[in-house]
Amino acid sequence: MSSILTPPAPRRATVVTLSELAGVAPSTVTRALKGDTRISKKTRDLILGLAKEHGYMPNVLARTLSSGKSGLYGLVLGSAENPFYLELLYEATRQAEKLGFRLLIIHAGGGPIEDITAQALIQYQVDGCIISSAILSSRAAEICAQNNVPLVMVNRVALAHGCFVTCDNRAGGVEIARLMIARGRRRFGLVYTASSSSTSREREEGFVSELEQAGLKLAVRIDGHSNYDGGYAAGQEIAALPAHERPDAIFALSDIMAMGVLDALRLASINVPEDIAVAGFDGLPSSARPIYDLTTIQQPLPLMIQRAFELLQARTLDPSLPDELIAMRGKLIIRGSCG
Amino acid sequence: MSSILTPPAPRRATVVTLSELAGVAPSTVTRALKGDTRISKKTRDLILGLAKEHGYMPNVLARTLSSGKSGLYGLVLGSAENPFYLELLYEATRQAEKLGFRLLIIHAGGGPIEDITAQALIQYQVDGCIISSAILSSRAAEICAQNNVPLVMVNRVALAHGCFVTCDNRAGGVEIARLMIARGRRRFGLVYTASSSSTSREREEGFVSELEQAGLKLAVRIDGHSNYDGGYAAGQEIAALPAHERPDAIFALSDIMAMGVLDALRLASINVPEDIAVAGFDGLPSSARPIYDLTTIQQPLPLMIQRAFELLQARTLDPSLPDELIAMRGKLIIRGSCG
DNA sequence: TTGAAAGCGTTACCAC
DNA sequence: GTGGTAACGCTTTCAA
Repeated sequence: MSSILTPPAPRRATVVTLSELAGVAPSTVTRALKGDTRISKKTRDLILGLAKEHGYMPNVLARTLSSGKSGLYGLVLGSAENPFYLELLYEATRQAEKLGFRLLIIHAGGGPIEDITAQALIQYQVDGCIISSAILSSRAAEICAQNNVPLVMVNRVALAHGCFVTCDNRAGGVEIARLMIARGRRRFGLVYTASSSSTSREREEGFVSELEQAGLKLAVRIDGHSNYDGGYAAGQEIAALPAHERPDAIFALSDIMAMGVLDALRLASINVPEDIAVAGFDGLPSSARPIYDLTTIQQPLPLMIQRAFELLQARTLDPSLPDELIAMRGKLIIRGSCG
Repeated sequence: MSSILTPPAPRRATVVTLSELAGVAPSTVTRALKGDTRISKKTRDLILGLAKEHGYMPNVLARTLSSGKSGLYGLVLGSAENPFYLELLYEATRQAEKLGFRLLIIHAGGGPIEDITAQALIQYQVDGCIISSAILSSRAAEICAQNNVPLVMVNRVALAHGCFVTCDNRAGGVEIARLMIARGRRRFGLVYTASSSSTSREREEGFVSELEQAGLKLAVRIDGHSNYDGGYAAGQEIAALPAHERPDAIFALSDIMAMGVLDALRLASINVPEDIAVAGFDGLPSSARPIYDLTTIQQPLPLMIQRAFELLQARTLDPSLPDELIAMRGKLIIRGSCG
């Protein structure tokens, strides 16, 4: 029996414990701990000393119960197949750490956000939630709205309820088209995503409309399923085309698909960029690898996350704030894959 | 003023609310909700009905306060540069979802776990924590021990305090060596990690000891920094070697480094596996890409996570349980990169 | 089968 | 400056 061998785990220090030790009221302890100026330096030092001595750590959950704010933000991540979400996770974690709050993983994966997921948001009293992908059912959105849980979609456009911050996807598509046209490309292939997210639709629109401006149009359009394998298959399909039907430029709507395309072309001994130029979208770190050297539009992820948190925090303080829709221009990164 | 335009947000249903509605005591509601058999079917149905009608959702935090169990597990992730942690995150999320608890991101990235991080574990009353990387300072470990927060390292060996579950790294190293020797390779290169994690040290030991058994030894040993770029640089270095000094087999201690090696070799027009065989370790999904077709040892990640949760849960119930150290055999996956 | 009441650790509000 | 006390929402005895 551990109760015999080890002394009964010394009860954790609490506000009450400390107040007794210091001979003051619990409320005084609270105030001293949070640096309330109205407390005399003497008592404050006393309390701070005791707190340190006894290794006091506030119980955030209890605080939440009485104050309403949990310091917890929910995070919904898209499919593991796209490294973009990895970047997002790490960036969000980094920023949350700095801002002093925590991230609760609500869902990760391709599937839709089910009611049960939305419920977790409520049950854990999160102060807000960043949704980077997945479809929020309108019922789930409703639940959040009803419970005043502010939502912000990153890299997605909003439903009925919620803010969003995205890259200016349309403008990105336009830039890629312009670049390719300027480099003398004339036959265009697009590797898109059928499970149409707003994001990829906008990228395509920008691209295609710019082509049309120049009196050009798509020669090929293949579903790349938003992952490497899909991109790879698309690349194979393109490589298998008779040379005169083959595009001389391919725009893959996300970097991960572009990498698949590049690898498929390489294995088919098609030269990039000589035979075919390739561009992606997202600006994944891996797109910079020499083997890919991929031209792409880099999303300003750090800033996007920062805005997301700002939106969330503001709405935590004042729930009546209207939804805000922020789009920021991505940065065209020209690398070897476009010649 | 939203207070004029919109009706004051209808207060969330709570146990008390429901009890008043049903004309019973709060405790009865609690019991009915959790399916206590001693409650009459009639009252239970009544309460369940009301709960549904009013969209009742328990406040998990309040529950934690009174019951002690939060249903929250902390997660510490290693560097974003190794996709292995991505896999781990998604697998852990999937399983947590099934088991009905939530993951709190405690830290993500290469750095050490600072005290403040350990504090978060305590403050949020997590029921336990999965640490997949990073160094836990002994002070941090102490904090956890003192507060009865069970710890389990996945893919790391434990410090003073905590369980661990890993792949049998040593055995994996042995298997790779055996395979390469059997395939007639005689000059061996190793791409290791200097910031020596126990994990990679064991893999190396297994590999080297098996070589020695066969009277062979390492010809080259290069630090690959546990990431793609490091592996790539190592590959370049190897490619730059005069042909007679070049190894004919390379074991990279992790898949991500192996991919870097492969790309560097390919860009240097060195043929794999004809000129050089390459093997990795981890079994990342991307190692299966045709362009890599990498021979590797696949870690049984799902099972590892499952055990991790089991260890954690058991220790939540009975903190006096001794630390357990679990190692499981990885699976050799032979692909084209080894001939 | 149900009720009453005492916590859980913190904060907030109102006194003094 | 500080104290007292009532919440916060839920669970858990102990009674009935």
